[in-house]
This record gives sequence, structure tokens and C-alpha cells, in this order.
Amino acid sequence: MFNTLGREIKEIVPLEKGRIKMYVCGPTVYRYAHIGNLRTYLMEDILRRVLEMDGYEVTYVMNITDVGHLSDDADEGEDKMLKGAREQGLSVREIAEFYAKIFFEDLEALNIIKPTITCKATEHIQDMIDLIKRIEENGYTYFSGGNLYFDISKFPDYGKLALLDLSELKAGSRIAIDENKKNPHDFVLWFTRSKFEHQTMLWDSPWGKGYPGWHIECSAMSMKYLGEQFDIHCGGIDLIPVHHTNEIAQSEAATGKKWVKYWIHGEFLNTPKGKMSKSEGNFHTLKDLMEKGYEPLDYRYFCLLGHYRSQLQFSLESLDSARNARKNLCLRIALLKQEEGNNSGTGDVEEVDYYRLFKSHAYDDLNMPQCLSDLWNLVKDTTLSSSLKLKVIGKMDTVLGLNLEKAEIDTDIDDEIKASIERREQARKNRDFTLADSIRDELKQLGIILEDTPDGVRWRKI
RNA sequence: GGCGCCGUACCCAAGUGGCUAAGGGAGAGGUCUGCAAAACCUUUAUGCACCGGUUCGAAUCCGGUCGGCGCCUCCA
Repeated sequence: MFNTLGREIKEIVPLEKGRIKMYVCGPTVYRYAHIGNLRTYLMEDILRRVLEMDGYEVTYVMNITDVGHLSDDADEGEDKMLKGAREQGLSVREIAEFYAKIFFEDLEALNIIKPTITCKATEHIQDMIDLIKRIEENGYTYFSGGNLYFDISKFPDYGKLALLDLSELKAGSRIAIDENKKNPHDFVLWFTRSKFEHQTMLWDSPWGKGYPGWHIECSAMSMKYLGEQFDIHCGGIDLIPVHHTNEIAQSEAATGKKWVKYWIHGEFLNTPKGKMSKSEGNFHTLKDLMEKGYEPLDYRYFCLLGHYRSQLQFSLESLDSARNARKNLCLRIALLKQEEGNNSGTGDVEEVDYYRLFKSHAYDDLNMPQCLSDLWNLVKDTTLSSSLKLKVIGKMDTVLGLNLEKAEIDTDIDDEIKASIERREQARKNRDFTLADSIRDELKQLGIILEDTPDGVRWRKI
């Protein structure tokens, strides 16, 4: 896997034999997640599935950020959660619950395996306070202007993950400088002085009534569930320079130990105009796509078409091509299932070359485009038996997560349509092809495709 | 201004020093069929933005040019 820390592809060697502990940065639940956000969760799901294919037991922790954070620049603007609540006439908690529910529905629809542990920020405030205390005891903090800051000058490796050259960065070039900070990159661990009114979520702490800084939740919760050192931490590529950089600083400041071994980041989903984002207003939600007639797994297939470290161009045209591809694939698999009985054969799944290639491609930094290619080559192969192919497909799908084994031809039709098919058969026997063809066209309008085979007529729904 | 990524067929997209440049979508021709559909076969990049260079050999390495994108700011 490609490790952002060090920027090179390295074999994953877990801290504990046979077990992988991974943490993924989850959503801030104040609005609908768009499909660009979901791309990252899909990548993380694939990673988990690949690790499991390789025999690891994976502990997978995802956080839910339900504490409000700032809506725009570092120290200005409204609290996101608060803003969402006000606009929709709901309480902050209601907003969080509402969007968290939708988020998990999206994940399920995309066939993303549930995290082993899901944790909410609001339920771990004490853990955060305890962690901040340790950072404070180790001398990495200072209190200024009502807030407790992390002092990056005390942490020599600051910015290592993001390859930040602090002297080159133009601090404050685009955002107002916080006069209370010693260094522009210092960040708040605990706020007591809210920058906006109506802050409703406040907790008592040794530094006064207030609320935690954004980054501390991931450090606190990941360590609580995975320990002070764990294997993998994932997220979107945008989290590298600030969020993950700060997480590393505060975590290692607290423990004095190296925190995370592998950092794995997913690239953006782009539109022809640039990255898909809320602020550009060029995003789709999964719901939008479903309303347009796509299935969630069409989007999953679409994401598998590109490598997770490359920007992927999204367009409805491309999504169409993914949908068609998935449809064709499922049709072929359904046909394999039908003929499985009279084309069975023995053979060891592990000996099938396509499967070997598939695994080597999956283990090579999650090369899903290659894996799909391997799958297609398997499906089209004419030398293997249907039953063996299906076995291999089943294995491959534990990684791809496309529900391929469930692929079926929908032949469920009502009596009226059955009668029409009979009439057409009769017409064909009478060589009245004009009538037969018109019935076929009618049925096509109704979404029933007829195919004449040597064994008789076969039908399926579109 | 600084940092980084990318430019492969009609579209999406792998491949990053050496066999015929994956795979999918779309299109075309053919076999089959009463006609279709499905399936199968063939087909669509002697070439990987452009120009130089290194090399026995480059899409792949180096330099330059042009073009696109991301980050440096909440963001997946």
C-alpha cells in the first residue's frame, strides 16, 4: 500500500500478527454526504475487504463528528451544526441524528461493510479532555485568549506527513491571523471562548466551559478503541495538511510514541469543472442518482473503474457506462448460474490464474481497475466450467462487493404477459411474423425482452 | 507566490524501461436467426499532449513547451 507518510509503496506489516487495526475519518453530520465523500468510504471498504481476503482480522473504527465545528475559515463563520439546525428548524442533536442515519443508509446501499466500532464525538468528550491533559502535562500547550492551543514549535516533526515547509507557507494569506497564536499553525485543543453566538453544545473542563477543537476527537477515540499505536489511518486527501498533521502532533505529544504506521488517503472525485464539492454546488448525493434511475451499486462499480489515488472524472455519461457494464456482468453471471448444472466441473479456485492475478492486483495498492479486468477475463473465458467460474466470482466479489452472486434474471411475469408470449409462439408457428414481431415490440415497451433460443423462447425484464 | 498530481482510442480508465499498449462503455462489420435479441468472431491508438535528450530499447527515465487539476483555508 502507498503510505502518505514517506510517500512510497510499502508492504503492510501489522503491529500484531494476523490483526489490523484501522481508523477512518468519518463524516461531520450536518448535511447530506455527496458522492465525492462516499468515494473515500468506498476505498476504505475495499481496503478492509482486501485485508480480510488476505486473512487478517480487521478492527475498523469510524468516527461520527457530531460536535459543531466552524463553517468556513479557521476562526470565523458559524458553527456548521448550528447553522444546519437553525436553517432547518431543528436542534443540533436532531440534525446530527438525521444526517447520521442517512449516511449509514448510504453506506449500506453501497454495500459497505459496517465498521466494527462507530463512535460519536459527543459521547467521548471526557476521553478528549483526558488526552488534552496529557498533552498539557507534557508541555505542548499554552493558554491564550480563552483557548488552549497546541504549540507546534515544541513538536519538531510537525508537518512531516504533509511535507509542509513551514517557512515557505504564507500564513494568513487567505485567512485572518488569530492574534492569540504564537505560530500561525498552532491549533486549538479546547475552546472556551466561542466565536459565535448560541453555541449550545458546551462541556465543563479544566480550562473552563467550552468545547473541543476539531482534531482532538480522532486522536482520543482512535486511541481509546485501538490503543496508543495502531496500523492504518485513512481519509480523504484533503485531510493531510491540517487535520491529520495536527492529529499526529497532538497524539504523539501525548504518548511520546509513534502513533500510526500507515496513512492511506483517497483522491477526489472531479467533475469537468473541478473537484466535486459542496461549495462549488456541483455535487450529487446518492439519493439524486437513485432518483435518476441508477442503483447504488452502479456507483460502486463506477468507483472501482478508477484507482483510488487518482482523481476520477465523474459524469452521468460515465456512470451510464458503469451501469451498462454492471448490467452486462450480472446478466452473464445469471446465465452462468442457469447452465451451472450441465456444465459443472472440478477445479481448485486457488489454481485459477485469473484469481491469482486478481489477488496480486488487489494486494498491489488496491488496483481495482485491474481487478475488474481480471474478473471480465474470467467471465469471458471459454475453457473453465461454469461452476468453477462462479466459485471464483464469489471469491472476487468478497473484495468487489458488487453482490455478483445474487445476480439473477428476473423472469417473474404475470399471466397476461405469459398469454402474450403464448400468442406470439402460436403466431410464429403459423409463420405470421408480422404479428409475432408486433407482440414482441409490445412486450418490449412493457420492459420484457424476448429471446428465441433453440430450446424455446426465453424472457427477462429489463 | 509556493508545493504536488495529471495529459493513453469516440468516452471512462489500467499499464510507469523490453512480449501483439488491460478492461469496460459506445460504434461498425460478420456468424447465428424468419427477423431480432443474446452469444461468438472481427474491428476502432504502428501509437500513449508536443519538442528535444538518455538508452540496444521509452507511453514508462531526464529537460523544456503547451494544456488540465488539486493543495497551501472548513472540506472525502
